Amino acid sequence: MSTAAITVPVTVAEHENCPATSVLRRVGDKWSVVILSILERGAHGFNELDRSVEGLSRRMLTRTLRALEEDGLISRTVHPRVPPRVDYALTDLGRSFLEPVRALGLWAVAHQSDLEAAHSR
Amino acid sequence: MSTAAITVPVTVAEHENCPATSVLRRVGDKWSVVILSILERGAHGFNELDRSVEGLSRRMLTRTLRALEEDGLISRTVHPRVPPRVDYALTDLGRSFLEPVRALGLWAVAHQSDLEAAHSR
DNA sequence: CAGCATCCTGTCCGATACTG
DNA sequence: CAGTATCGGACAGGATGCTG
Repeated sequence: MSTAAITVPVTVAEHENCPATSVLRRVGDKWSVVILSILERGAHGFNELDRSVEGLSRRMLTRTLRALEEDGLISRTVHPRVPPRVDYALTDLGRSFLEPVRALGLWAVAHQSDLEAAHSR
Repeated sequence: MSTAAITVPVTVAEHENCPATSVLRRVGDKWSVVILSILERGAHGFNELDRSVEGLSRRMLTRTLRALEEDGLISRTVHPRVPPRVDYALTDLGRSFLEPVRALGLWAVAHQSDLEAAHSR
């Protein structure tokens, strides 16, 4: 995903190793940005998140939370009580990540009519 | 993909109809940003693009170009000669799209060490 | 409550072969 | 040159049921 390379072919290795590639993938998957946006407003438990997003299965919620945690974008805190309670919250890295993501969202809203016009052909 | 909604559940309709959703999807797919970045440096023919990106199949090149064209991000110009020549070029919309995308790429590079640190656990 | 295991469908995407 | 057609593997993602 080098921004250079036009005469020089973009290689598979360049594409896979580019730090931007995995970030762009995360932006593209179905629930990550939704969950991050919800967590931006405060920490939440698992079932709270589950109920907050219609159409999100527990399976994908778990997988997405794990992925976001592995990327360091959210934190996972287990409170050892009965019943168990786990809180998810944005990290500073996650908060900073949302800035360029929001820029993209604003671009989409700003050019919504252009996109619709192009699509209606 | 509303940025509101926490007590109010995020609905499927909201997610599907949000103009940002399709844009984020496009950012996330494997070749769109690569192709747009190459076209940023000038118009190119089909096989030129094909040879410029190692690992990109003609099949996916075709599909990606079609998708980008439907979104109005690139233009497709057929020159009726023998052999046929088709030029792909960025539109103004595509050029403006690359700005927030680049912001995301810069974020990734800037926080590369944070991401790697989080991942190594 | 906060998950994991299993199954199943749809889509992504590469490989290969063929066409105007 | 600029594609299309078809196959098949891999994976995203929903539904359901079970567990500590």
